[in-house]
Amino acid sequence: MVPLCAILARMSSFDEFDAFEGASLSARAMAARPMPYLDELNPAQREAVEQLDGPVLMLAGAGTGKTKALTARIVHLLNTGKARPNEILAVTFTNKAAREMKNRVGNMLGHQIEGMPWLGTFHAICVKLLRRHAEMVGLKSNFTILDTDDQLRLLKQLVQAAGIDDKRWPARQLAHLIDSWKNRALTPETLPAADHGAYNHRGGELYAQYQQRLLELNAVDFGDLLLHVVTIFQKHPDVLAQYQRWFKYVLVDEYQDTNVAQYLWLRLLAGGHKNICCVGDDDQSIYGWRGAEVGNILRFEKDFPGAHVVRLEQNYRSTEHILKAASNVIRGNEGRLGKELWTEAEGGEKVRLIGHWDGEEEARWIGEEIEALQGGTRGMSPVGLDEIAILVRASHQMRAFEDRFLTIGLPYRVIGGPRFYERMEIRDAMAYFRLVVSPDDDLAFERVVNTPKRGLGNVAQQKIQTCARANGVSLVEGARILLEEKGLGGKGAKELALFLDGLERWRRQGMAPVVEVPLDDDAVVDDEATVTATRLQEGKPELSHVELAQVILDESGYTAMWQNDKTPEAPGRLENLKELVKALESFENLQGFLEHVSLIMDNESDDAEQKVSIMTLHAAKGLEFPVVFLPGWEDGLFPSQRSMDETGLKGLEEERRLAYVGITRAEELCTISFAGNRMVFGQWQSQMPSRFIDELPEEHVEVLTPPGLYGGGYGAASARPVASALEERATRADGYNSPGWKRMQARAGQYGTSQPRESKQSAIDLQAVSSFTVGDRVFHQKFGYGVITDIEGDKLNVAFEKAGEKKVVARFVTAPDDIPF
DNA sequence: CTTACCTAGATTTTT
DNA sequence: TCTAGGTAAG
Repeated sequence: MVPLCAILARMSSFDEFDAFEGASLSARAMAARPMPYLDELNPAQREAVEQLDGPVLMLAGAGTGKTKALTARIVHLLNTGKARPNEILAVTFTNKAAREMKNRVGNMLGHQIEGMPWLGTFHAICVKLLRRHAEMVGLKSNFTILDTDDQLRLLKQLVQAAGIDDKRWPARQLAHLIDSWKNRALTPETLPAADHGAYNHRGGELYAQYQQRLLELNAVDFGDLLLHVVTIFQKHPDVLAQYQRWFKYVLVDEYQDTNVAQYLWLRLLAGGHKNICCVGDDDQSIYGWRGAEVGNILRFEKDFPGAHVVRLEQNYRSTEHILKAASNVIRGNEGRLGKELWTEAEGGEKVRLIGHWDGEEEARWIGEEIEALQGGTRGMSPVGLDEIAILVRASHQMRAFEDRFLTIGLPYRVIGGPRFYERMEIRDAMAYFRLVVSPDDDLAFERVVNTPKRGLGNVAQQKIQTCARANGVSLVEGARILLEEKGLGGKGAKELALFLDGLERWRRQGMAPVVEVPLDDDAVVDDEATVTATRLQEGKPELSHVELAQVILDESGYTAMWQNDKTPEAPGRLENLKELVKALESFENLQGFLEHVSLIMDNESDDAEQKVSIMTLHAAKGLEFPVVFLPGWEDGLFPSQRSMDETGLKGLEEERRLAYVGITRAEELCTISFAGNRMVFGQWQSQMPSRFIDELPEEHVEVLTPPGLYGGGYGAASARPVASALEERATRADGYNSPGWKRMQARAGQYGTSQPRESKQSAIDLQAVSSFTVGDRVFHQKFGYGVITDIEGDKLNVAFEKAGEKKVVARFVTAPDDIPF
């Protein structure tokens, strides 16, 4: 019989290369077509699009139509017949960016493009390449991609085996080291002597062991995806040459974010024809801490002599005030390629600056501002909540806003946080799937053998480990042997047997049996004799992979575990599991799902309700909003003290770029704020306004001064010896005379902003309230279960079991019975 | 093996 | 202040 894997291998082999044979005729026909997309470009964009051959660096400032130019370039390559869709290598960092580019190319062409198989993230493309050539680095083509959790567990084992005290030398630290080595494309063999000595003189040694162990497990981590491919290219010039020839044009998005490994990868691939177009903005390089090298983009002209450099500087996003403010801040950085954004649009609001007494006050003020904006203010038409974003430096800053918005009933959404597939329940579920598909996945076994609790704790797991190692088999097999030898007793033994039986059964149910089928269906009817002629074929499995997934989760007790869990997160987790099962539908089988999912699942919630977005500055890169709030501009917080401590000036400059990214997210209204006092790690601290505030150009900034700041008494801020005029004004209350304050007063009269306004839904809210009485048990999405202690209008006082006494808006709680499971 | 307490540590996180 | 991870008691 033909093994399934062989069929699969044939199916996936070089399919993209074989497609589009004989496309040159149609390509020529296409070349004759008009090119309307060029007319929509400004001169700089057009130059970047039309310069098809040779190295091109497209320096694209924020909001200058970078994606438009990039997609137009792809379309132009296709339209002029320079390359077929499958001969273009277009790399992005995120799936979102890849998806968007695919869509926009399709839209621009006027039809969905069938084959842009090489438009994707670095990692997705590397997976594809590595599956083809896995054997060259000692892997099998069906290798698994480990998440950071598995990676850490593996490292912990190695650290322990090496007899290292993991309290003094945390495995986390080693994980970080290895990661940074992989970012720099260093293998254990090429690791410099200086790095070898890291991690208690054992770094290099443990790195080698880790890589060895990964090969044994037929697994890779994220860093390996690039590293292995680079290794293959370096060690097999023939393979490299093949790809160099195949990829006629290379395009790279967000080039400023590439690390050394990605840089090498690109240089290898574009090394022949040098038809490489890198798009990026050195001023938006904010991932240095993750191994990104701004140097890559700064060095481009040296790396590719004769490179064509195009600057996109016309901004279509923001008002002049906003652009000038951003420009003035970023000017403080050394060694920029140099770029200044300009706009044709005139007028608009100045950037607003406001100081507050403390973080709570800041959150309250922003909440009120948002409510005022909703009603329409400052000559602006009413602003929808979707058009408003709050961008913070660190995620812990979000809490103040969440708390406040929950109290006043302002809908918000937090963007970022753990990605979908990083969530505990998703990883657990996937580990179950992995274990069913490949029983020798030891890491998956370790993850779920005692989840839910099966009475198999440390001792039992140790026994399984020992037994498996003694017999040189996987943990699943080791566990089976252990049971046979009666090496385990009591409840644990029973549960383990149940678990192993389950695995066995699920595998059977999901596997396609091999069945005999008649060789020729038609012949059966008229000729009895031919019935004997049969062949072997994959039959239908007992359960579809979607059904199987559900069965696995249910029968393993995993679903029940969360159903019985009373923490506030449990319903959400069950919801996520449902979604995971649903996501399976778009895959052929479990294997296919597992091979891809770790790279493509992202958590985009498509809820239609209008909400204010809260996210980190990092998460905001690439996004834009009409109204942006930038709170927490205080030295130590932003720029972050840690960043400056760790990397000094380099760190400060990256923080400054972050400030630049933040300001340039705003289209119409940008409000920067800081607080004089802030709770840091549970301690009140006096804060100094951020040094970046000194760098804002006064003529483009309007200083608002809130109520409550009477002259002195302004802790650290006034104690600072030298304060800029701006800072001074924002900090010290020349108060009720400032134009901003006057306008706020005027507005307060008009819309009543000084008093929190009654929410628009108050009629509905009161209805909601009527269904509750003091003493009712209720459930809240964020705080969990609690009992109502008091009711005032549409606000409830609830004593939450976990979160303590809180005042919440009635429509945010439900009776416990209404919780969707 | 599980649960309850204690203590240390605490950015940013495209894949 | 909050949380994760480790230890000690049940």
